[in-house]
Amino acid sequence: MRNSIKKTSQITEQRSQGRNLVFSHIRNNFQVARIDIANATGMSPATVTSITAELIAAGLIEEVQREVEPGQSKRGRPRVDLKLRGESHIVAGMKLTGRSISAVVLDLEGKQLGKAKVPMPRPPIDRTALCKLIPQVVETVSASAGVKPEDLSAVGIGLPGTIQATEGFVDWCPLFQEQEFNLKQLMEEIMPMPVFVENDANAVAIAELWFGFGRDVPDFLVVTIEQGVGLGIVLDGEIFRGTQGFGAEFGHTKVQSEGALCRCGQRGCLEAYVADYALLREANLFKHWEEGTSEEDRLVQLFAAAKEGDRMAKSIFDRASRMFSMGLANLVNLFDPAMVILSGEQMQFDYLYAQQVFDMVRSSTILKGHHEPEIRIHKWGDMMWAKGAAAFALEEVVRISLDQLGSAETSA
Amino acid sequence: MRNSIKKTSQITEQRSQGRNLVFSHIRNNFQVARIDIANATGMSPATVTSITAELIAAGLIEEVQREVEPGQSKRGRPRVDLKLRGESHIVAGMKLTGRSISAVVLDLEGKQLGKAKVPMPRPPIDRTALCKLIPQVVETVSASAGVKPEDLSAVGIGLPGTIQATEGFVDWCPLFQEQEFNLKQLMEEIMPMPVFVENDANAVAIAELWFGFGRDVPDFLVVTIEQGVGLGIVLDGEIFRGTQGFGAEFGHTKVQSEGALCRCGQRGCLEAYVADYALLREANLFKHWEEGTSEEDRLVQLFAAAKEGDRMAKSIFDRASRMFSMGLANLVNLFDPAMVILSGEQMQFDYLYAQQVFDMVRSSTILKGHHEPEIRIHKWGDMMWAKGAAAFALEEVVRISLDQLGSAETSA
DNA sequence: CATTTAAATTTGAAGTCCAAATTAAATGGT
DNA sequence: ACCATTTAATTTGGACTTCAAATTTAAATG
Repeated sequence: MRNSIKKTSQITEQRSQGRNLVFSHIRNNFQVARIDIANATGMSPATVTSITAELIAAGLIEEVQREVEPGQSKRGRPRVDLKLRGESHIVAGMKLTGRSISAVVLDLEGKQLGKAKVPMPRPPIDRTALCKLIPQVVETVSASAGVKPEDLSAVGIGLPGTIQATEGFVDWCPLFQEQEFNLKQLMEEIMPMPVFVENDANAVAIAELWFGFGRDVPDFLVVTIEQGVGLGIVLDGEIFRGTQGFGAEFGHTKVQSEGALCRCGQRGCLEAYVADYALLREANLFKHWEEGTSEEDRLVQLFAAAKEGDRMAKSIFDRASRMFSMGLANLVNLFDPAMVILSGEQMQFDYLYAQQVFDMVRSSTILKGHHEPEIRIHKWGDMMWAKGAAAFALEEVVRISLDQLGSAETSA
Repeated sequence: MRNSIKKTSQITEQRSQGRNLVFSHIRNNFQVARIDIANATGMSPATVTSITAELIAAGLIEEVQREVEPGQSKRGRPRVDLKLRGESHIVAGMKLTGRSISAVVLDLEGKQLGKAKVPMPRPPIDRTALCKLIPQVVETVSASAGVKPEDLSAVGIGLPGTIQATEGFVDWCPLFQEQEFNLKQLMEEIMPMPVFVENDANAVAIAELWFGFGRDVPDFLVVTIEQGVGLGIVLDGEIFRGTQGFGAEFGHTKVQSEGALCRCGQRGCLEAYVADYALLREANLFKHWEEGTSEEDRLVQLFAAAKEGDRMAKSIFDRASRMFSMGLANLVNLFDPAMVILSGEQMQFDYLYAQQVFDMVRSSTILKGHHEPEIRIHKWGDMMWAKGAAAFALEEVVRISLDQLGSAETSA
């Protein structure tokens, strides 16, 4: 009945690519029959049968009966759809910011099984604190999902800063006291499951690829704006991290020679014009805040003022959106992406997601055979960042699963 | 004695990759023994034997006796080196500018067999003129190399502008009257050999990869400065043209919001600060040229003035180099390249290749795990651009040869 | 209920890679 | 001179893969 799985040990690169291709095709299409996979990927039906049998045996995918509207059914053997098997892996993902840690539990299909948000101690925090805090968050969010931490296939952590994701190494993170240490290793010593660490914007890009607008498109850019400016570059279905692993520093591309001072110490960085601190820095020149107003509230007030026509406030946002357009146009000129996704949780400050910005980008990019990039806005809701981290964890878990597939086979 | 070549017809992707890997390893190392190829690529010696036998049978490579200094010789069967077989393909490459067409004939090993330089009619020129001009240049340069045009395996053409290299389609080129036409097709109708068309900066990047500083490095950026600013991005040994084929528009990345007017119609483009026309545009404000002074001579005078301390002239170059640094820093921040090559023919105006520029780039890039990009200057001499076009032609010819390898076999 | 249609699987052939065995071609020691 | 030793290259044989073609499976149709 089923293709007998051989106890192989020697997997070829070719087979590995095939598995990845089939898996991601199923993921991107929710449900799809083997014959469609064959047609879409160019593989022969025989090969698709063989690979899907492996994936089913590994528990990563499962067959589902296709829904057929009455009267729509055709002759011939009916197609049997395949879909990801959600239960096969559940992971937690969390995002660290200076204010809080948000976390979710997702299954392989992207279903959110639980979430949590806990306050973050004021940065910079040290390793000891991290070692208490992160396991605690894992506990909490697992509980909210009704699972035990041991049931998690992995934990993903999203961070601002420069991260070597393959190593789990933190080169620099604004939240931490110490720098240059292996966070993955540290966490795996005190927790039972694999831990994966990634830059927060890259993690969101992976979430777009797995569960967002990137499902249909293999190449796109994801830009995130929050306290800083983040960029994730997806080329051919994979995160591009620069040729040495430290690229995509969009927030620190220069938009002004000898420009505004950035917290990185350089001048003229995009971040120094559009990040929260950059806006407030200028607002402080003319705005008087009530004692104890939070940064977030100040921003809200500033934005409200601009909307009401306050010229000083408006000028701040105008400049920010001009600079943002410029940075975005440079990305478009260099990467010629088919799609740019502006991803955010709430995007309450919509000056950066306005028609005006898109128009500026369009007028600042070279005509490209008449195809302009599609700029899409993706409002994820409050758990975007945590979902990104979880998506990264899923990707790593699946990557490892697929690679190990033939080496030690469980009976079906 | 020799591995018998099967008359196959069904070549796998895997084999094709293997061939490419072996071929480029031989090319990058001039001469190398099979065992070294196996060690360097991770392939088994058996596979290397098999692939190199194919390449030898196809005439692309050949065995050479290794030079052994007396006394240096070791025990064991001596290694037999392999190298590219120059005679197997000779190609012509030409570069079109508004002033002239320069052309070379190269063999597969990169040896220059001939060269020519002919005047270009004043742009814009039309298709009819092209159809006369280009075959004429091919004739001339072939003659200079002592070969007939029919002996050329291909002709490569390098152009400024936006080109779809895979199609040979010119989307936009400042030299031509008509736009959006298939130059490759047009030329192949009137000439007997395959024609390949590529953006000039990309072509130079391929020349760096095949015969220049890129031999040892699979990922690097090539920046060219001439009348405009060009960029070639090499990722993993291949030109990155953007996800839709129109990326790498470095000259039109923005370095100033609402900045100087560029000939592309936009404002603030890098080109509008560093290209020849941009420098002269400002110089015209205070410099009085003799009647009939050529653009090139004006530039020489301007540069001399700056060197002598003329404040106005100096200010022009200062700004240009500041803007150039900024653009370069943005590339470094986005791509994190291990190497940036500044390629030029003469580089007489060395303000853009100065320590000052490198320092600015360094201070405008995010710390990257302590590894900064190596910035190298490559002074090619007068045929750089034409060699680039020829290198592109070689790459295409070899790509096609390797792909077709098993499908129709000639007897050894 | 036989026929038709279409999906999925099985079969068999051809291609590929690699470990291991074999062959080739030198040096070194006696 | 001759044989052991060393190293490179090739050949052999086994394990995998992919795919075309044949076969099986599972429906709709008349």
